[in-house]
Amino acid sequence: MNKETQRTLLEDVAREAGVSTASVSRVLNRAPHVSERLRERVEAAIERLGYVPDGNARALASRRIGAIGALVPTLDNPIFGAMIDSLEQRLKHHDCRLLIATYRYDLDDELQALRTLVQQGVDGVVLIGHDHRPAVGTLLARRRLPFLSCWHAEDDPAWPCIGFDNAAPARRLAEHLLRLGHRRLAVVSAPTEGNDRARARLEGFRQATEAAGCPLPPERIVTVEYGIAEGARAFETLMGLEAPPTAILCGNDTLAFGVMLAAQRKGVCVPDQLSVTGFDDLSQARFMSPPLTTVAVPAIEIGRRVADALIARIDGKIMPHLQLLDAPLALRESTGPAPID
Amino acid sequence: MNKETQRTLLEDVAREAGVSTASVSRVLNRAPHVSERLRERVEAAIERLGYVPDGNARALASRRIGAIGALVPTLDNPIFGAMIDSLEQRLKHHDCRLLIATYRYDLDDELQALRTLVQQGVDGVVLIGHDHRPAVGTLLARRRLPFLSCWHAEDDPAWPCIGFDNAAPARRLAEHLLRLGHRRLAVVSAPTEGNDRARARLEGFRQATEAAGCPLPPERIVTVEYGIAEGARAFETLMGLEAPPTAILCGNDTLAFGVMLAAQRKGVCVPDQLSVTGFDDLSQARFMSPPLTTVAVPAIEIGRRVADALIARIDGKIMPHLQLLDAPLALRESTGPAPID
DNA sequence: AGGTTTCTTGTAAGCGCTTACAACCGCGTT
DNA sequence: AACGCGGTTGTAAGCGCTTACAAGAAACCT
Repeated sequence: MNKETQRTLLEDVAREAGVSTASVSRVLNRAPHVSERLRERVEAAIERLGYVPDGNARALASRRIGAIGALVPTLDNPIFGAMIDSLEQRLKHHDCRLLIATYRYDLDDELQALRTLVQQGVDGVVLIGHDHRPAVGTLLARRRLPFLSCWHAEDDPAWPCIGFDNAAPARRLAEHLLRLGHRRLAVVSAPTEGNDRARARLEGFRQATEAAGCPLPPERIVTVEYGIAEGARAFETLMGLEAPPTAILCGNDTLAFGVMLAAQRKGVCVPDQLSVTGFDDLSQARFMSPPLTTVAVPAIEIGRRVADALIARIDGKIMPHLQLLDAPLALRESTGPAPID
Repeated sequence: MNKETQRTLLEDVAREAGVSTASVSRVLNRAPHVSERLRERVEAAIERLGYVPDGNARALASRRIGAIGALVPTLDNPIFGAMIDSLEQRLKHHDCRLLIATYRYDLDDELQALRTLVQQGVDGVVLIGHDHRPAVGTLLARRRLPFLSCWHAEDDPAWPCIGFDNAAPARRLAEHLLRLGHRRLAVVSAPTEGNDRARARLEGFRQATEAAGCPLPPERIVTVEYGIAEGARAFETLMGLEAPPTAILCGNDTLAFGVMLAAQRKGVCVPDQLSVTGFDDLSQARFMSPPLTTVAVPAIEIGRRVADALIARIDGKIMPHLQLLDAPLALRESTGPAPID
């Protein structure tokens, strides 16, 4: 027992069990070629002394930490919570832990957080989206750190990624509304700076409306921060327009909830007077009244696949550069035929 | 440059700057007694080489890691997401990082996760609630690790804690309903095993109803897992009873959302035919229709205070054993007079 | 029985950093 | 001119673990 720190060290365990430190280490690491008898003696000693190995010393000596780092914009949004949850669960199967850092959509913060994770010596890194400071790529490359970005997908991505096309479902959502006869569409978007997903979704909305000959004028594109209250405020702004929209496409479900609830308050009937769509398919979406038409983002599946793929990369396996997942529309009752003027 | 790992080491920086490793370390740690000139030279060398110090080696040598660990049941519930967010923001002010681990309300997992955090060498630990395996306390004590539990509060707590009384607001919620004339109350609770908060809330509901002479029969206490769908299912169960309740007290907002949405679907009008209450005051609560009567849990404030208090403890300062916060009722329109039979 | 081979265990050299201690420098004192 | 002093820098000994290598024991063979 180390007198000053009162900590039990591996050396103490070795002494207690009457073996060498190497043997204790081998038992700890489930190394092959350890006799049953020795293992039992060491394990008993560990139990008796309540020994807990020092992860830092371990990481330093073995050059792996047994953890990967995830950089997520925020944990406020349950869709990321779900992904992280699934990622962590799956990593457990691989005896790997997860260090989470958030950056609130501030790319400078993201870079800073990455530096911290790298200092920690994480064995791999998960990023969201492909908007990052250039230094992010440089650092990752210089350290030869396995990494993956997710939540987005494009042809021939610069980095390995696991995700879905954000623009296509947005386009299809808009097309769905156009088919229903809507001509005055509006968009409530999350801030697009440093957020490629929000940008892609907006772009999808734009493409579809322009192709149909009824493009979105600037006043019918409102950008707001994340939050129900923000969605509600966006509703007010849009409905106060000279020619208010008959359908509102929202960049995520939470904004859509805000829009729908504000509509309800104002006595605007969804979908008879106003159609609303979301993006994410949070568990609430199907329970709204009316149930929200949205895009089912495969958050759980992303978490699972990212775990498997990153571990594989860390183990030096070759993995596909892109794993494209499906993000199907969930057509529900918040969208309906355009009202007759 | 280390040939094998391709990593820049502190030693490389020292060589590049033409100084000793100790000097580089001093610059890195902003130690006193470093001349301006030396500092500039070292910083230039660091910049030039893109040097990133190894956190593990640093932690090992200095015996502090600059991070605390938080054990939370789940990140699925946005109320914990909010608390963690606020905790992390505040820790940044103290130059301290946050390691998060989740255990899905499984106390054995919690203990396991704590071991992992301790192995990582965290400088302090945050726990939720006071239901834990005994080994949690033993381990924390043995390592003399500063720690704090939060989200609960009782007189003379065994451990230092920052939180609120879970039973009192529950009692007041029930009393509110009783005053409105309700006599057949029901409860939708989260599983109480290993969850003292859920237990305290249920107990609060019980106390108030018993004091008023209309105790809760077992069939009017439904226990379900976390989730909107689960709340909706609980609604079905309760409304299928011989004598369905006129008011439903939910253990958290998400369950209440489920109940309200199921009611809406079934054409049961809230609050005219049924009163519903939640607990948490998630941002959605005030936007439900009708807005949900609930308890405002001071999640942000808890995060902030936990950060300050834990850092203070790590620095050896003496802190109050208990910080009791207020969790006021948010009386809104989901509760109303009992219907006349 | 002696020589291999295979498995188990021990010895000791790091992993990349911090920090106690010593050495050194230039200055003001006596 | 000798001395002491405070401030700056270097030297080197760890921090607690892993692991290459070597040595010893046991099992196999001819």
